Amino acid sequence: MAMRSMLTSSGIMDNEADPSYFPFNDLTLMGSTGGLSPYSGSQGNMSITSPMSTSSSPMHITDNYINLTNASVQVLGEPYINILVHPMDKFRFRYKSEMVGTHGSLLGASNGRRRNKNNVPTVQLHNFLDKAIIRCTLVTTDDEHTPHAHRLVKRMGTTDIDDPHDIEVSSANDFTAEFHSMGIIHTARKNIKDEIVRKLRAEVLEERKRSNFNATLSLRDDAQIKADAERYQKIINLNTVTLCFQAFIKDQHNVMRSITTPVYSNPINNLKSALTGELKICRIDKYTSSCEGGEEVFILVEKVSKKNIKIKFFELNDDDIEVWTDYGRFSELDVHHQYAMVFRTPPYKDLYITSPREVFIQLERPSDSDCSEPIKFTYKPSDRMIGRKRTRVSHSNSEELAQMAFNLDTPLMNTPLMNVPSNNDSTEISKEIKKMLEDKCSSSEFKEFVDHINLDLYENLLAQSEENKLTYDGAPSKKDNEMFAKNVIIDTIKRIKANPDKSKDIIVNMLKDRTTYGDSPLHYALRYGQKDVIKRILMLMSFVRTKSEELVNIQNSSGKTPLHYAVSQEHAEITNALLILGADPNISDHYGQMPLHRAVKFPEAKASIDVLLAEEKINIETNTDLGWTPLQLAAEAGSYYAVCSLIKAGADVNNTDMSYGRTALHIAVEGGHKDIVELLLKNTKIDVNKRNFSGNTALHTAVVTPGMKAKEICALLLKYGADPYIRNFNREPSNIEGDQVQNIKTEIHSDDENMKESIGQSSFDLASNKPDILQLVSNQNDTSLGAIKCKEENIDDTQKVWMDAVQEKQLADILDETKGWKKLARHLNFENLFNNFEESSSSSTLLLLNYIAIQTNISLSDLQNILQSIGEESAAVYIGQILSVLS
DNA sequence: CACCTTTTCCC
DNA sequence: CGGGAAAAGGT
Repeated sequence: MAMRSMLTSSGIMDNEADPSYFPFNDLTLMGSTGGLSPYSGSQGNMSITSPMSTSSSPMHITDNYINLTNASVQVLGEPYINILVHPMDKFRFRYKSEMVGTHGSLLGASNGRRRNKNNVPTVQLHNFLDKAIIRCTLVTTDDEHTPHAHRLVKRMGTTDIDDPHDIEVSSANDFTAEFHSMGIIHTARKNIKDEIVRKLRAEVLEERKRSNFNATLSLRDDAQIKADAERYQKIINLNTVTLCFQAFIKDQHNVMRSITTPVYSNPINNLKSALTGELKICRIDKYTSSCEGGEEVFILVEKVSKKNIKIKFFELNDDDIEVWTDYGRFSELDVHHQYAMVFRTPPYKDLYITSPREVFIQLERPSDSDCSEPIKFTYKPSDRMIGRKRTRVSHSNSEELAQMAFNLDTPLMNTPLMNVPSNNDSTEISKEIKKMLEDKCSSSEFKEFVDHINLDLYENLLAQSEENKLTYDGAPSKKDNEMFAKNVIIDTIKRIKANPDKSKDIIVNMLKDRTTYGDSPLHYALRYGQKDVIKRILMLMSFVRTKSEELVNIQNSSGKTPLHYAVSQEHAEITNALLILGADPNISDHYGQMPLHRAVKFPEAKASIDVLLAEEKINIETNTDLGWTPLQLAAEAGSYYAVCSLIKAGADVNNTDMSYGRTALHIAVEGGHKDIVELLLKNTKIDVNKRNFSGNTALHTAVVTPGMKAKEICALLLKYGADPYIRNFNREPSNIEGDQVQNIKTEIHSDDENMKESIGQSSFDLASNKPDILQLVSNQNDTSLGAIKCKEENIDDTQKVWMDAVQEKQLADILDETKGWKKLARHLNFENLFNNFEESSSSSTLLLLNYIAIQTNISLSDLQNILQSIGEESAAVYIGQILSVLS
């Protein structure tokens, strides 16, 4: 729309007070139809060549002003009109039947600075001294600016007066015309032609009167008008109009003569239409996401067009300046019937945030860059990031000293735990834990551990760490600071020392302590990656083996057990230890996530996954509350290793997610995880053509997935038998182009042969605007079995461009000679059908070609490509010739 | 008949 | 008024 207004003279004149500017050069380029000449060359080309369009041609106007305002022009220059206030860009067009009572009138655009009470479309005439008339009419928004079929009416008392609306200007009103209380009447479709005829008649009559004030319309004029009206009604866009302003003076016969070129307002769009209507997010199923993004969000929206809509995420700083922008991830298949969409959140710019960040989401329509009102959205710190961030920040002296404090005691505990663990280190830990658990923590060892811990040094550190204490989610409390778990251990040991007889009770009670988020000490140590503390807790637990099961399965306030946190970290031995202590791998958190669901998302959790999967009782097909199995989540996260492990463990690859019926294959395709796609196709019995709830196969998804890998993934799918002819359940006419002046009614696209006869979109349809993928889909398919079975539905499609008999014969000769027809048959998997052709009469190729022509969807260029690929050079060249003749 | 769009109606 | 929705029309 922006571009459009640049093209009109009004766009240029707007707010320009430069009187030396004359739009005449533009006018010559733009054609002279303006709002006034109905005849604009029957081809719809530049109308200056039309003999009939003279009313506002540059020549004509020049004549006018020389005759009429000669003197003043010498001094002032050409008269011109300048738009002071444009009309509002959105307005409800009302049907005639709705025009009872009063409805809002067309106001001026809410111009930033001038906040006028009576803000209405306003224009001013310049370089003219006498009184004149400024006329306002309704015209189309396209370059021709022909009279619009809708009516621009002005309410006078109880009656509506049609355009043109004339306002007299003079020095008395500063040559300014304000157009008040106008409305736009939406002409019913059946009346459109009549309305256009009526307007054209009035115009042409006026035009005729300029040369002869007694003139009437000739038969020829009438015929021409009817023809034009016929043409206009086909291309008219009923949802956008433009105001046309032009200045006139009346001659001695009361005939209007123009003194300026017409100028055009910005377009006015119908507020009730889908194409130009208001963008709005009506409802959203959740307004938060982890800062990592990738979370599915459902929104209900006012009518959108799936090919012309984006979901923008942005953040403003304190000065309302946009500091971050990204877009929701979705394909056109995720837009449901123009009223709802499902997308994935983009990752936030900072994955290490420790407090929530407020951002905004809004709908954005690329065609006119219009946007909905933004709504708030919150990015939350990532669960998995907590530990890391902490670890990094807390690499302070006190941390290391704290380590030493612990390291002074038993020889078992002397590894530098907070360092990045080397292999040695981790086997060391593993051994320790194993030993610890196997020995069931012999009481002597336990006693030694309790006796030798260096509490004094540790307590000093406590005070010290107060200063650089880290806050968690902005709400530090005694139980929520980083020392929580350590404090519990210290307290426990102190109490045991004081009361050795009750050590088991003390341990059980102390390890049940919780933070305000419901974390037990073990949760806490795990979440903060305090490995040394973890070990100590495990040790304490192993000492109370009978109660350990209860302790190790404590759920925090989001329902997570320590195992949930253990599995996302790389120390599988901790996971193992928890399981030995009786952790139940099947406990779900409040989102229905079991530890396995969580683990599959973390690249560093590979070993833990295998440990989990080794558990006999683990259930690997459980759905989360969102209806996803671990395998599907792994596919979503792109965790190749996890997918592998799950498949080995017997996960059902054809299981589908409950919310959309996707298999892991759909999901991997959606995420662009080519490695996983290949793994699934190659090594499992996954159904490549399984359809989700919308009827989409993985190939449908692949075709509409943005990004470089999409093509390769399509190729893979096709290679493994994906059928591009399968249609989804989409029933919409998918041809609403995002382009500005498109009117649905005028769409007579017939280049989409597949489209018309049956319902739903095939992968071809979806690929129609992606040439490379389309080609891939077409070529590949013809080589696959899929090609045969789909033919039935296309048999009635006889429009197929094919060779004529002579050409067919020639091609057959070529292929008969080289025996290339055999290769072709084999390539198309038609071998069985043609096995005994050789014996049969005439040309085998001819039969084959006939079969291809009638029974398949293979086009000439497809055939050319196939021949090329099987090395039938000369045959391919021959088809190339046919094709070039055809085009 | 099912499903859209357009037009009319109503609060 | 602005918004919603039923009725009428079209495929």
